[in-house]
Amino acid sequence: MSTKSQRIDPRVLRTRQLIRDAFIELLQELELEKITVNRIAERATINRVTFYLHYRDISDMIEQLADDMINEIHAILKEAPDPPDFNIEILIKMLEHIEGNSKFYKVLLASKRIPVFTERLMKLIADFMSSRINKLEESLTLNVQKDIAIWYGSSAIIGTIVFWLRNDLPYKPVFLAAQLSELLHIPESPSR
Amino acid sequence: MSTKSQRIDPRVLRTRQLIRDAFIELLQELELEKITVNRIAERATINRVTFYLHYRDISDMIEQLADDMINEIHAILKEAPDPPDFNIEILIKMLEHIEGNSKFYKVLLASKRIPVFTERLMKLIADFMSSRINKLEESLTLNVQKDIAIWYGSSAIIGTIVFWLRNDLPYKPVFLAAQLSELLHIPESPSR
DNA sequence: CAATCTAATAGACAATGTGTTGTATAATAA
DNA sequence: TTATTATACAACACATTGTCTATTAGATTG
Repeated sequence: MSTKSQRIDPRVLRTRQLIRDAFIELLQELELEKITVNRIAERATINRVTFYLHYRDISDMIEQLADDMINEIHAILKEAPDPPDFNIEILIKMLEHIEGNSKFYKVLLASKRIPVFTERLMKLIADFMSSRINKLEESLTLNVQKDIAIWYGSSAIIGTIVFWLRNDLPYKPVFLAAQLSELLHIPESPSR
Repeated sequence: MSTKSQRIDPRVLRTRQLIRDAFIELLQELELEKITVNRIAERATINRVTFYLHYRDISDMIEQLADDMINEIHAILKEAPDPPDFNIEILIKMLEHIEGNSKFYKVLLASKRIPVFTERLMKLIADFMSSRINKLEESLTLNVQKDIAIWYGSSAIIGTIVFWLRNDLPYKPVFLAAQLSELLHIPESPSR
């Protein structure tokens, strides 16, 4: 198959990158509601109208930015063995990806500002967990509804990552992954 | 002590209620960004200027609405025994309060729209959990950082409630409380 | 009840932001 | 070459914001 559709005008890439950088910069300075197309265009040193050639409005732009990043996480999760599980390698890769794009994730996921992105990520994790829970079910003595366990687990993972970002990544991905792994696999602890 | 400061002009109460109801209505129909002071005033059948007599802007209004509801949850948590714990009674009371105000919580907490409120609630729960975790620590064989356990647990609780709201409260508070209780108290399960 | 607060309303204003239109230029693709 | 696309700029109509002044309506107190 041809790579034709992937070859994008370098000016487009440049403009989108300028818009994206400007937006992330502004998010670190202003509330989302204060961010206007005017300001983005000014910061990105592009014409305001140019913005509208790429995005319908700011919400549309955010959705597209979210798309890109969600796809990257999705690619990581797809590497999981079958049946999928949050083994520690997957967790580490995911956390390392977030660490590598921390500026982006800090504002879009953790800065109390962009629910759209959080939702997408949550759904991705929840779907992934769904199959995991299925597998666990047999060996589990807990009397917990499957859906509630998924709600609980996926919220816990995303939430932990959010706190991690807000606290400026105080732990290495490898360490946090190990901790998450312990919390996730409801452990068969000694009878105490 | 006198009740003087609590006696509020009934016209003020009426107006605030009208604004609040109009806002929650609009949130069910429109994205937050599309909600303007104009529309709120129109829906609330008040003069636009009257809005500014009560709130600086829409963000300010949201913050004040959040304040009120957070205080109610706070009151419930304060009833907890000392040391505070997420015993099942507290969980039930909290879920029943949310069920009773589900229209409000659905849009402000669960509709992917108002991060401010979610943040406040998260902090409240996290603080509450903090003392709980301290208590658990002794009996716990897990090798997990205290702060990470708090991140994990409080995110899990809020997140579960959010899913519960989004799915139109498919479980009774008593049942969900029991499930949450099982998930929270990392169980000493049989050796399997 | 009457006097007096105070909330709410009405109308207007400047400043800012939005989204569209028309025209033009340069780069890319067929 | 020709068609398409990205970008730029100016101008426009319109909506929204936040503030102002003057007036009306409602609530409280003596």
